[in-house]
Amino acid sequence: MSTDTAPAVLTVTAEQAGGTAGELLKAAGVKDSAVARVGGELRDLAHVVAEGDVVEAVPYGSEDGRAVLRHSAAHVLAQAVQDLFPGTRLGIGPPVKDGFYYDFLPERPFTPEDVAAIEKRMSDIVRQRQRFARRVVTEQDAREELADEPFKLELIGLKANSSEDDGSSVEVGGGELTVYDNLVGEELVWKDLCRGPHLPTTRDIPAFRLMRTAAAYWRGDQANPMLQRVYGTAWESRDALKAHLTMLEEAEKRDHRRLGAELDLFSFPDEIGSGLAVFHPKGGVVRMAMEEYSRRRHVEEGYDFISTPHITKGQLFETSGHLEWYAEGMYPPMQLDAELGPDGEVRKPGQDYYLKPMNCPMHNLVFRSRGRSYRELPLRLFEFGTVYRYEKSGVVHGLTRARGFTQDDAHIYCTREQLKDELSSLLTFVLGLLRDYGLEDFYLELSTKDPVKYVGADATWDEATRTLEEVAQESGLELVPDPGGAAFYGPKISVQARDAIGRTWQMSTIQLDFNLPERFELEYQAADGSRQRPVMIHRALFGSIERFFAVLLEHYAGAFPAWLAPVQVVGIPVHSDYDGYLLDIAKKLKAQGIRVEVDTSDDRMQKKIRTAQKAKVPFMLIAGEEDISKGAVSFRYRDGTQENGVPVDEAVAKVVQAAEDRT
RNA sequence: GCCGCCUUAGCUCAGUCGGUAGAGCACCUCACUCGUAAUGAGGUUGUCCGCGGUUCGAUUCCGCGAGGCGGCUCCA
Repeated sequence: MSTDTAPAVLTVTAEQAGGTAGELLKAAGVKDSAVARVGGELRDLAHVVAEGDVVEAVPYGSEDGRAVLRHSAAHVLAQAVQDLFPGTRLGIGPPVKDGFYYDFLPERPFTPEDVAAIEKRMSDIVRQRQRFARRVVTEQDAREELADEPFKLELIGLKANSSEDDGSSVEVGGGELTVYDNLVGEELVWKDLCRGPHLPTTRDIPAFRLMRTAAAYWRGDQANPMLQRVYGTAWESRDALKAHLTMLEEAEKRDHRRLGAELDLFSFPDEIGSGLAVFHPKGGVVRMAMEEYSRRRHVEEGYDFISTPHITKGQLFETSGHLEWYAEGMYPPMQLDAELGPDGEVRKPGQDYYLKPMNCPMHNLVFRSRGRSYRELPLRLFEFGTVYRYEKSGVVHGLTRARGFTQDDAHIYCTREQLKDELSSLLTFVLGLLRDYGLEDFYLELSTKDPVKYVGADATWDEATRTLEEVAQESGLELVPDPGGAAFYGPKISVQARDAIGRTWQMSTIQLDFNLPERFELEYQAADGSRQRPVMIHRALFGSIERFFAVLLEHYAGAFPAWLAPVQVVGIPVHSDYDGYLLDIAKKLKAQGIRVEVDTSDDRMQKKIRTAQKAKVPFMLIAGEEDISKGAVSFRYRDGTQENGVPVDEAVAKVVQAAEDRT
């Protein structure tokens, strides 16, 4: 993505001291530098350097360079908004992944027309070549200058303990308070409390575009007022901007919600409810193929298959603690079996039944159903377990965030001594399985203890975390730390996968649990006859089948590999006289378990090819007089290439082979 | 849940400044029987998301609700 190439590094000589970083870089022939890194800190090009300072160029296309140009673009956005809508109060405006935003408290929400006008005004500001000038101010001065900006005043008050989390550090993060003035000539046209650094002038912003408006809570807190956020994207060149917009278009084209409808895979009927999918025959068969292969692999890896109900009495989730902590994420209970007297008095209290939001408590009951021996461990209990979570209405999103979904869930019970080997083979299994489904590019994330919110002994955490880390490192994959990201009951590794267009998805999670074995009093008898508590590992490889389905659908842009494709082969007769010939071939394919259809409609052949092509069918077998006379077919691939005169048995074998090879 | 936008045929979308609607694709019928991404002609299809209000009259205006989209917050 970024265009980092060894940037120029200079050391300031006595003669150069007193000049600016920009002059220095210019004299050295460096053109591509958004700002300068001086002694490790990012500084404006106007920063005055001292003898001995080490000055490094920061190319526009580097990560830091992009952040700076995006931050400058955010300032231009804020200025444009205040030009057009005087009285609008400023929130914050940091750079973010792929762009920037600025939060506002306007007198009324922005309309799409407003956004177009703001963007146009921004272009004007860019053309004016306004200079970004840094000015150190005292807190007292800052408060006076920004008396009309209540949010900025709040930030000044927070200066001492600003954090990266809420973006406020871009305003007041440095050691001193600074204001950036926008100057046309020497005339002050706008200013903003800002830590900087910035590009030299607005004209130096190479390419930007406003994307959308949305709402956001002030400083990310639900309890705070809702501001209007305007999102933009900005890049080091017009080409880079264009490439980004093209990528977004591509992402939209392969959006699983759109492909799901286009390819007739699944839908979300209003009558059923938000976040609850139905899979149509074509989606159903893909799902079946996914599940079948997963089952086969789990059998090979020594898992035992179990099955548990969708509902349970509330007691189970009291034992597990879910009702205590996550009740608002669960569907409310069904009250059953209460008996009322004639006056409505309770004669017999009822029971609360809940839809399960997780499978683990039930798996624990299977473990606990009889005494367990160390000889049985590791015990690996697997199920495609369907769970229901009452996701808040605003977060439901296609198959990736649904209210009902099926996890490929397993719980592994083992001894502490077995933990390392078990985790190690598990990670190998996970990565291998994901590769079999066509994902290739991974990195790992290690979520470690939240120093405040956790259960279990520190020593246990340390040991387990170290084990996870060792296992992760042995995989050879990049390992990204996620400090404090663990659940309260144990550390975890998650596998992140990059898809065909470079987006990352959290896939599998491997999670240790120090809590549930205690709560369920899980025990096994050890070799010495003592009763021991097993270690518990939660793991889901797909996460949920629905979500994995969506990821694969987007990864492949609907063009599933042959083994997963809902229809693997379409027979296309050149003329209806040849329907029978292809139907016979289809019979042979079906006998080998291939999903095949023959297009016997009275469309023309060209139309049939188009139809099959749009359905993204991997193989087309075309037959006309020429082929039949040779006992052959014309074998067309989804990419448009074709082999003519392929003997029928050979064609069948090719298809069967492709399906078996999972290509 | 919060803010904003949206909801018209199976799909994508026009349209009605308040007088109950249309295109393309899909689907159906007929004709065509054709060699590599759309043969032609004809036809069917709508509680204009639901409920209430205003009105002589509401798909259109207002209110409430449901669902969707984009964010925020959340994601055990």
